[in-house]
Amino acid sequence: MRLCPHAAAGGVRRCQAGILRKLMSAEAPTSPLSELRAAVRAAAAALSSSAGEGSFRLTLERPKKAGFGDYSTNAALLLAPALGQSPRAVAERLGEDLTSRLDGLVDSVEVAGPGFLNFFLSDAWLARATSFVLLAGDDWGAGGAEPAERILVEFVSANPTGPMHVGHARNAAYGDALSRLLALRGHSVEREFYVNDFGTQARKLGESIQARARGQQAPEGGYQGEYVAELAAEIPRAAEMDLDQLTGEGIERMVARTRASLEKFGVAFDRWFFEHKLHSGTPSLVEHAFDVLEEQGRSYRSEGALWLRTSDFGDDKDRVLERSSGDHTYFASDIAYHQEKRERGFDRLIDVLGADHHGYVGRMHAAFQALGGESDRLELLIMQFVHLVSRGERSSMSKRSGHFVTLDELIEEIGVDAARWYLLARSHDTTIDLDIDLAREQSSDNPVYYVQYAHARISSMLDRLGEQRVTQAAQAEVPGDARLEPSERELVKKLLSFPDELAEAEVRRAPHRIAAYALELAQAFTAFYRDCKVIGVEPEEVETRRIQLCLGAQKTIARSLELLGVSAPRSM
RNA sequence: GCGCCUGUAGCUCAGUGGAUAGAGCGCUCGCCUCCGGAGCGAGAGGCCGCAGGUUCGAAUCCUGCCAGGCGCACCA
Repeated sequence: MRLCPHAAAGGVRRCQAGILRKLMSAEAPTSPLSELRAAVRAAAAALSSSAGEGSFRLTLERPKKAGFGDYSTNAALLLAPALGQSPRAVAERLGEDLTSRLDGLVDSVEVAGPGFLNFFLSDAWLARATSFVLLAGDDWGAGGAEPAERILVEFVSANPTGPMHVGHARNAAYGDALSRLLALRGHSVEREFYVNDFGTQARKLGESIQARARGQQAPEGGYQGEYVAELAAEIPRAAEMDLDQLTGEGIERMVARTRASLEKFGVAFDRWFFEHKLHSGTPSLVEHAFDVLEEQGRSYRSEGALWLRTSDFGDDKDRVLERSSGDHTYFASDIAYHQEKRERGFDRLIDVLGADHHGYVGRMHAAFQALGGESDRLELLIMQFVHLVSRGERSSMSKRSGHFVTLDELIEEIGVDAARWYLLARSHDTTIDLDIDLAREQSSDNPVYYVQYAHARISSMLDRLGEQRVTQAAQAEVPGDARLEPSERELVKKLLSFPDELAEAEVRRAPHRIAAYALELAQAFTAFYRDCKVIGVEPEEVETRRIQLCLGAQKTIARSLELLGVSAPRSM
């Protein structure tokens, strides 16, 4: 945590470190809310030392109705059965205790409904909480992962035999946003793309290019898009080149195209892992994986093939690793790849897969355990499909039918920011219907612009105020007798919920929550902007406080958008 | 047949045990002497797929059913 700037500046004014230390006293100093939570927990413990810690989960949440206070807890409802008292009676006792524990921080604590405790926070608490956001600096919202792990996120991993389409784009946007989120939460994250450059499909690409270069029909099951013709023209002597060499050239160029498309989309990888590396060397990584499985006693020979006993780990049936023909199955490559990942020493492996691979989840988990891994160290996240819709008709993406929208086209039609928002605003386990014509028409209605606009508007206001005034306001101490307008209070609370939103998004692997949060935050800011004049408002302390609110909102919006890979423009 | 995902406002979707279920878009009606109107306010619009169950409390958990998507290879 960054030091209080007053201390660094050697200022004579009393620094806010005192109140901050108090606010941060809870075990997870990610937000001033930690203190409230800790107080509730302490009061609950005092009431029932025996009522098992952690046998229930008490919550501190923002009630929907304004009349129910700023925050509320269900602690009394959860404690009542253990204490053998009515929830309301428990709530009364908890409330009394908390009123004294939180002296000066809350205006009142009320018992309501079946036994909820509602907290009405003091304006002073809210005003100082805003300062906390600013003082946190780059640490705002960062950290909190428990425990922090070394995580490998493998995503996209599209076959390099065709262009990236919007389904891959969804996977890319999701994997990228998830990686950013995990990193901000304190994990050490590496991103990897697995390139299927080995086997039948890769060879079909080579054959297709060669056929094209010779002016022949594409082979059975081959590829025939425009890109095949481009490759045939690009690669010198494609018509007569050795097929293996041509395949290699073709794959290399397709990977370059894929990389370029993804880069344009704002997605970068730490490593591109090529499948052919699993099959080279002695012993190859595949053979090595077979050895490991044999040592673990999980493989056997039958009917001339090598089998893996995945049924030991809940799979429906055992799976073939090496066919009776001597060829390795695709599954064998995947196992070797996962073993290779394990040996690199990650605490957790995450694979982001398309919905068409979900049948593979059970057997991969089984294989992972067969290798000696713990099942919960491997996460296979399934992305549901993007369906294309045109004139009301729905169709799956298919190159043959022409129902195909590439990532490049999507970016060209609606831009990176709108595209990423569109793909990330929905949960990964719901299918998306994309009508590209409609998306183009409506792209200016994309909520992403509303969020960006709020950011640009704040930037404009701060520019108008001038750097000197803004810097001074950022460091100023807010007087304890502040009186906040309702929309100011709402904005502060929305800002403070940022770390919790991130924690929730991380645990659920749900970056779409950040999009929802960003929109709500922009709305809270816009309401504040509507109700509260900032520039030139009297007295000066009020202007100062509101500048702080603007800064906090600007920073939090920017950070939310950054997690989604969306730009936060200073003007638009 | 078996498995996974989904079913919430006209449309696209949030909301995985709490109080009167939300947002965006669309629709209706208001609002541009005011820090950026890509905006603001008000309103209409819901058997939360259906039926049971669990409990103080269920859109949320359990069971069954219905509908849609996707899988169930010694294919890749």
